[in-house]
Amino acid sequence: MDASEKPYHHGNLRTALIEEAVKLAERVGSQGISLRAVARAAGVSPNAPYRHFPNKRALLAEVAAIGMAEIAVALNEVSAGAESLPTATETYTSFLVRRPGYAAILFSDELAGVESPALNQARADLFGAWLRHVEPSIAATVASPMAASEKIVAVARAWSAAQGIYTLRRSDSLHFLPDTVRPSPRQIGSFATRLQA
Amino acid sequence: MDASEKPYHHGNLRTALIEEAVKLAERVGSQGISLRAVARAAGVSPNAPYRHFPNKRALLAEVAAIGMAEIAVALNEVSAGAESLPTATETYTSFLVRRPGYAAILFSDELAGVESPALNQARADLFGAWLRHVEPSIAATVASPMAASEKIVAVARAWSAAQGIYTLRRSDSLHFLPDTVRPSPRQIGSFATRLQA
DNA sequence: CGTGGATGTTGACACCAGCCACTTCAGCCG
DNA sequence: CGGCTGAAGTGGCTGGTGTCAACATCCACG
Repeated sequence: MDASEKPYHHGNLRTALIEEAVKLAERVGSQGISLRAVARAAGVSPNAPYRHFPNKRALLAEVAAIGMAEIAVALNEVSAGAESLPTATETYTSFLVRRPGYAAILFSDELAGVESPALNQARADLFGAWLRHVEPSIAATVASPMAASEKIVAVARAWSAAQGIYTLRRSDSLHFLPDTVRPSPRQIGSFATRLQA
Repeated sequence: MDASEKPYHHGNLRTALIEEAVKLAERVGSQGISLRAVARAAGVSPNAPYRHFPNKRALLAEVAAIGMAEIAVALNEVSAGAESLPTATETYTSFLVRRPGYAAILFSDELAGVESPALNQARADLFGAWLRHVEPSIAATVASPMAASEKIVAVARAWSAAQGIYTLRRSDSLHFLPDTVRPSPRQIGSFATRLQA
């Protein structure tokens, strides 16, 4: 039974590190994520992660890429329709609320200015998911057909609005407002619907 | 002339620390702000800051409060008018771009979950500045008079949208889009104007 | 079998936040 | 003027961190 007790080689350390990083972020927030703590959680020495990632940022970038991909999946799962813009915004922000581990990492300070091809690809894919999901909703609310660039602008705006809701919520910048008055994803979503008027 | 060379007491360390923190953040980003580096920049021993701030977070909170106040001032300086919503958004985001030191600290991970009365007050004041600046613009675009809570919701949305633009820009999440298609403050601003349609 | 290369470990260095005891000095009280 | 006191700054220490270099282990392929 303890054949898996303490083998010298972990066997699946790379993915284990990624999972533990998310779980750790869930518990202690983005500040508490230390590479050593992640290694500890994976039951491995402090420097073992360096066999799989060149540095801490690379691990976080990988986690962020996976998180973005999961958001894209969530967006694709929700059925798109004429009212898809509000639901997309809702889906986006509720994912970040439901998965605080990813949320903490995705836009963490440590990742600011990190160049990672995988992360860049994930960002582009996420944008694609927004675009696909939201397109019919945009098309439905506008009279004349939109140019492609207009659609892109609209989607970028929608993502920005959703991101802003979450950021202000996370920093509790609207702490003084009663819940009923704070911007909810759905409100902003329907708000975003009107941008092509 | 070197009477001011190395006096044992700095004389104005508290404000000096705040200034150096901003300058440091400007150069090295939010990750590089160590209390010791700030102390070093102020020409003082690593522990001197603890005479003026209980811990690092308290210093950062103070800086953030000042930054928010400066944004509020900027909002109040711009003349408000019927088109004030786009210009408010522009003012907000351009401040963060122009003052990356404040930007790095204002929504830094380290300040997440920090309870500071001064910071909370600054947040509320900043919201007040948004409200004052943007109110005429909102009133102008709506037919019937708005309830106070509706105005508040509208302002919270506007702030969220502006914040989202900046956050996505900072993380370069829309790196794959040409500049012309990325959401600009002005676009989002006029976008926000329409929410009461 | 044996060995090479991937995977983990140990040790070390420089840095950090925060605690403590100590020193310096300015201003006040006599 | 001279001594005291408390605020401001210093240096030492602990526990923690990211990262590098050298070493140990072990699986897979010859």
